[in-house]
Amino acid sequence: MPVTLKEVAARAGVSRSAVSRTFTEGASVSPKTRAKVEKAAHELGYLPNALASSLTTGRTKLIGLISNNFHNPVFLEVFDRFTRGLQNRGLRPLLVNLSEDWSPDASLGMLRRYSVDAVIVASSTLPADFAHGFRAADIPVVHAFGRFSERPIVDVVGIDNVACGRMAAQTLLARGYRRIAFLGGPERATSTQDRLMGFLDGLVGVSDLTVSHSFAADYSFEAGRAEMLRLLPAGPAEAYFCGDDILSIGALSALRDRGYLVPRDVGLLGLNDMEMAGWANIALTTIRQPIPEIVDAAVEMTLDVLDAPDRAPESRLFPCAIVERGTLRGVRAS
Amino acid sequence: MPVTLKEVAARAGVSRSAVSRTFTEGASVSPKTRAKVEKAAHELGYLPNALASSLTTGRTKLIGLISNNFHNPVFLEVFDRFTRGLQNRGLRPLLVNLSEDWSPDASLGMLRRYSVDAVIVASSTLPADFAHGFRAADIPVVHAFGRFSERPIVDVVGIDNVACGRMAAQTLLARGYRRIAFLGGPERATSTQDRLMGFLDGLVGVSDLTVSHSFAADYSFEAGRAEMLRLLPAGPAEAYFCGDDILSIGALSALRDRGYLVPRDVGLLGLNDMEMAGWANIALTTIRQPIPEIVDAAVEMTLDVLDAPDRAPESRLFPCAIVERGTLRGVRAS
DNA sequence: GCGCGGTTTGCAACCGGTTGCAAAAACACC
DNA sequence: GGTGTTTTTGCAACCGGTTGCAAACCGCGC
Repeated sequence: MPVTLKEVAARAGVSRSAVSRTFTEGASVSPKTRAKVEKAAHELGYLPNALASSLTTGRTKLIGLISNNFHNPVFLEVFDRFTRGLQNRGLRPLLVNLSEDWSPDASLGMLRRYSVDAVIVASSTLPADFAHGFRAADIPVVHAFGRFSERPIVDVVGIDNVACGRMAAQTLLARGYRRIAFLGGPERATSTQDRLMGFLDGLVGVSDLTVSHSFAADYSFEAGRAEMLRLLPAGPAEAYFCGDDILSIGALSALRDRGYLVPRDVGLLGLNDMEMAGWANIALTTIRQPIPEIVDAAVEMTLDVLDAPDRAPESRLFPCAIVERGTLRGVRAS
Repeated sequence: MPVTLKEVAARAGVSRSAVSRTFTEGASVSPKTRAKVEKAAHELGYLPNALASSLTTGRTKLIGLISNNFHNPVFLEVFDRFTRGLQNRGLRPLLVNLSEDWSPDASLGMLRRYSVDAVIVASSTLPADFAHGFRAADIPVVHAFGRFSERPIVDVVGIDNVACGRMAAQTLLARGYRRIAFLGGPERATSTQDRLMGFLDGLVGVSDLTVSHSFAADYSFEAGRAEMLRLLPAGPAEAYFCGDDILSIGALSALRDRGYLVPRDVGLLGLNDMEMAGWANIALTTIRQPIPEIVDAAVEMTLDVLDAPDRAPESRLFPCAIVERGTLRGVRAS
């Protein structure tokens, strides 16, 4: 039903190749034929079929955008930025929602069938071998919010979660908290493991500490709230480092429900600095993860890998920083 | 580089047609050849190329999912449900983010080039003629959260915004509020217009009312907060009907900042019942829009329109209901 | 007018599949 | 075993483009 190249060729009185060439960058067409073709194309409302051309060029410009974080509001910011970044560079995001009813294998198969040029994984909670299938199928992978590695198997861009954990420990210590805890995301997530490791590492050698940790079922408000409600009957710690802002906000809600004032009774430190963390009725003190930079870098790396599919995978880390708001007490002289 | 049908045919010792037929539903292949083909395909790791087959079948199973609401957290729920609904039915969402740097025309062109089978528009803030281009290009459109019409030009699924406005008016009246206001979304949005219309309609004939209205720049926390901050110096109304939960939450933050207690000093009524509205520190009284039902219906309608592209466009509306929480005072005897 | 070099053009094959059609194979029945 | 019917199969053309190659064209200098 749509207009095809053949029809344009007929109307312009030229060969099909001529039409094809007018629409491909850097092909040899005389100004005269180009004009004829463009006129005919315009009159017929012709647009080249990207899928048909992908058959011969081997490029679809489709990028699989895979995530399993559809309950953490920060990912709306992430998707916003990814979709804009990709489409502004001529790439098309094919969105994949990894959920109970949609396994990694199913996604892999589907993305192979659709010949995506590359895949961006936006998640820190996926099994370590998730990317292997794509590599095996020769589909480049860029892992945003993934785990740093000296010899990464795929491109990774994110933050140094261990360093963040250490920073959290120092932040709490500097404020004189001594009974402290880590309220992490899902235990299997590499981000959780690394943040905990850094956190504990940052506390090594400090005396008179009581340290504990526990994990929320996933990165969501409900999970953070539920975990804090579970912890509270035994009495709260003085301060919690939460593995994600959304967990902090859930925990905050639980604390308020049970009559604890933040930061008077309990301190909370988040991680991400999502938009919501700055809302006046939340005002979360948190460690900022530079999401715009991470997403932009992921898009850049995707473009790079399309240019040079065989270049060695790279890890790019961005620094994090404390954002002071209202859920921790002030720094005190030790 | 990937395995093709031809290679499978060679290895299985059959014709290319035979291979094609084993992978197409309802084609005639003997169990014996099917077995041979499946064996060969499995050994080679063959997966049919969906894009190549789309050339002849005329179906890509790609669905454009278009939105411009990447700052309203409720849309994360919407995307979650859309992506799951589509992928569970064998359709692939090609996500389009309509923003300043990506015009409706650009989206139309891109989606035509990629031969999407249909388009789902998830927004209530798009110009009325947005869908026309798709109709002209023979691409079916399903408009979720769109405006009801007796003779719709495209499929529409959503709520009766006028009725919601009326419901809001009655809700506020029943609680004895008499100085009331509508704090709407962007003025150009049909949803805003209809909610205001219904709101005013619901107040007709009631005496001793002071009614006003104003509009936030878009559906976002910041816009709601900014608009309320702008209004407050002149003194607040007794209660506000906000055009969206996210505006309510922004307004709530502004009110608290300025020392107003909700609902003691000012009442707030939202619309949507997004997940966040139920969070303990927000506890927004709101009108629930049945988002899961709307999204599921939109997916169903998409499937329907693929089956029968020429059937007349349809409007489906879902009922809304008040969800009582903590931002309006109780009902009083009049 | 001719020959030269560089552009531009069309032909035809190809990308990875599908499908109408007629021939071949399988089956049923006598 | 022969006949008629149904099922299965391969051929070849097609879907909407791209591209290597050789022929046609162009402008230029002589």
